[in-house]
Amino acid sequence: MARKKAKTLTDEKGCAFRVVHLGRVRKARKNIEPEKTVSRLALVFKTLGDPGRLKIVMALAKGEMCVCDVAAFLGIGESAASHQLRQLRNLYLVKTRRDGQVLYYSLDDHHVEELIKIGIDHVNEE
Amino acid sequence: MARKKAKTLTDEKGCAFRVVHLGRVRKARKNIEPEKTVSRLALVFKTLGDPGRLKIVMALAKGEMCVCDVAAFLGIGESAASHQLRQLRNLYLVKTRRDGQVLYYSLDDHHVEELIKIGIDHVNEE
DNA sequence: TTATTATATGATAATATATTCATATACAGG
DNA sequence: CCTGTATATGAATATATTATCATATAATAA
Repeated sequence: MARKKAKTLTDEKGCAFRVVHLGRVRKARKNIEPEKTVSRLALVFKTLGDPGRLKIVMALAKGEMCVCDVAAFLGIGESAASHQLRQLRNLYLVKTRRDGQVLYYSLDDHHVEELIKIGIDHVNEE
Repeated sequence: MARKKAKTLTDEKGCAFRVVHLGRVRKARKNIEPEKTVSRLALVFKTLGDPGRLKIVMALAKGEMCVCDVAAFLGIGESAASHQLRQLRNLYLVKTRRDGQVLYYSLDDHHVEELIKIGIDHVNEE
């Protein structure tokens, strides 16, 4: 049987690559989401991809906590906790509410909980 | 008005932390998923948290591709593509099918697509 | 205003991750 | 079985990320 032979594809910068299925590569390149969407989404996943931050989010799903609560919960310093919380807040994964000197953190929207739920289903499947 | 004053909580290793809401921290510690689940889930998110791997997964959602297709699609070397695909496969995010010399990669289960869909909803919301 | 508590931030050192290069394995055809 | 093609893997370098420390800001009370 005659099998596919490698072809080459040239990208915007003039670099050539061996490809077996030119059509699939072209289609994939055409159908991909905008670079901005992809990079933002990757950042969201990456941010949830640290055990500490993930635990924070899972804990906040049960109720709001302040910075030092989070630090005590994880067993890390308050400065480290603040750094992690800032990352989560930058991506709108958590939001804050101030009561006097204390900043209470909680989940920003329902998407986060859904992501975690589906993720748990995945890892518990095997 | 009398506001909450900081208390201290001591963990298994004897380290003390300042906490404002002792009950919340204890509850969070009790309700957290098993360490194994959390670390696996974090690894899944982290693995999807790289723009290159995320693009691979999004492309495979439209149809299977071989290693050199993936490399051409991303504009990286085939070795690098193989390293990335291995990570995705280790977490059962993608699976392979061999046809002669060519290994075709495709998504392993529906969870991945759901994760990406919800994630896109999140980043497109603001 | 000054002191105190809560949180944030910048710089740095330690750690982790990705790509590259060289090499190794797997398969098909002659 | 020998050659070429497809993919995998190990080691090394380059890059990125985290925690820590010192310091800065914000809010409250005295």
